[in-house]
Amino acid sequence: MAPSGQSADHRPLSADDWTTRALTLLMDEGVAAVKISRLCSDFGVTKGSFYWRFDDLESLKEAIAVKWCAQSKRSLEDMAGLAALEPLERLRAMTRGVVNDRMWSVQRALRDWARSDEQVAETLAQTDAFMFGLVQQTLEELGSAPDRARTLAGLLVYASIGFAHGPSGLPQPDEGDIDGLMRLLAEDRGTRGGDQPPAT
Amino acid sequence: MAPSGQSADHRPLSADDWTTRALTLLMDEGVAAVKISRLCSDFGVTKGSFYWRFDDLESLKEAIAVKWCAQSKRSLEDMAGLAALEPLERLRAMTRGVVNDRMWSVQRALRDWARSDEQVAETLAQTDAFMFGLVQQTLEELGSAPDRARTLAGLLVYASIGFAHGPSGLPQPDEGDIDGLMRLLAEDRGTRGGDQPPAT
DNA sequence: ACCTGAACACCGTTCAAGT
DNA sequence: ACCTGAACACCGTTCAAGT
Repeated sequence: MAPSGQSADHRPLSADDWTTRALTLLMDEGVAAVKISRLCSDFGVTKGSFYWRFDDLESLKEAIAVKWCAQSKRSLEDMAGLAALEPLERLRAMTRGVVNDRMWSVQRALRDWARSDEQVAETLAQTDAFMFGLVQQTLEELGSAPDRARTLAGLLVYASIGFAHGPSGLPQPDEGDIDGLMRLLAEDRGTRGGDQPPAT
Repeated sequence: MAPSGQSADHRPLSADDWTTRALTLLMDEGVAAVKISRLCSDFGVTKGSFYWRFDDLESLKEAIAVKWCAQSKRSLEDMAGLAALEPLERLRAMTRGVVNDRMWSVQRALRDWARSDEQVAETLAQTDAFMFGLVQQTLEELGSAPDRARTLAGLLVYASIGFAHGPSGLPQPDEGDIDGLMRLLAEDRGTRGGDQPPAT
């Protein structure tokens, strides 16, 4: 039988090998699949092999968090980098990205782990703060006064987190809802400083 | 030594005894404390005793969900029952309730369980829908057009869920932020039907 | 009807021993 | 340096047997 690809030969497994495989499992099969025993059987090694690279499961989770947050930040930067688009379109792109992203399971797992792991918590916190900054800034470009931009951005970011956590009976927003949201944000335009709000 | 209260004598444990104790544990010590072995040692019985009342852990979780959602719905009704207050004050009360409630750990656990348990999911969904309805209705009383009320209510409810899931680097809203939010909602007044929006 | 006791499966963790 | 193998602790689940 031909070698099945993976580690049919026995070159050593790096820490990144473990982390990459774990993240893949997390995305494909959910948090329940992220188990040391599962990883070992995937790689065809025994558990001692895992413990050579990591202190325990927690360390692996921290590594997963770092890897995923880096990826996530990069894709957010890409969206924001579309500075060519006018602010409202950028917001719409981000919203759509949040709504139909299938990365939720990862985000949920990370927030869960963050509650018992300071490292994971901090990694996630940075990503959250980054996103908050992007949204706030975009809203200000849109014409919202700084105060309102801050409140609205908080609302939007928290909503996106909540959205990742509840298929629970709430209406799943469709394109129309996104339009409604954008209209709502757009109307905020002109609330800044001394400008006159257009009366329609 | 005097009998320590609990089940020093051996009257049978009802299903509700198990559920009540489990919910208490969930609130006091978090989801990690909700274990069959822990409950048994608390009650001073063996595991077989648990399996006489429940099929498995899942069944217990479903029972916990039902119990907690009923409680939660009741306290929401109390808030909404303050119809004496004007709508904005009702919203403020709900917001404050959501923000400093220490029932988050319960809510998080339930949403987690809901992902692998249809029963829990449905129980939670009803509670969510109930809350959504309350907020939407209150916003309409406040003067928002139905469309906007729907979008805004969705945003608010999702934000409250997200809020329960992320101490993560986002600014924790203080009284000032709540004021800002209320001002934002209040300005929505008069957007209804053919009315003229007041130009300040 | 309600519970004990002993067994089992599964998973994380440790560690001496191998190459 | 990198991994095996066997052991252990912990937890959920089952089931025959007790009262």
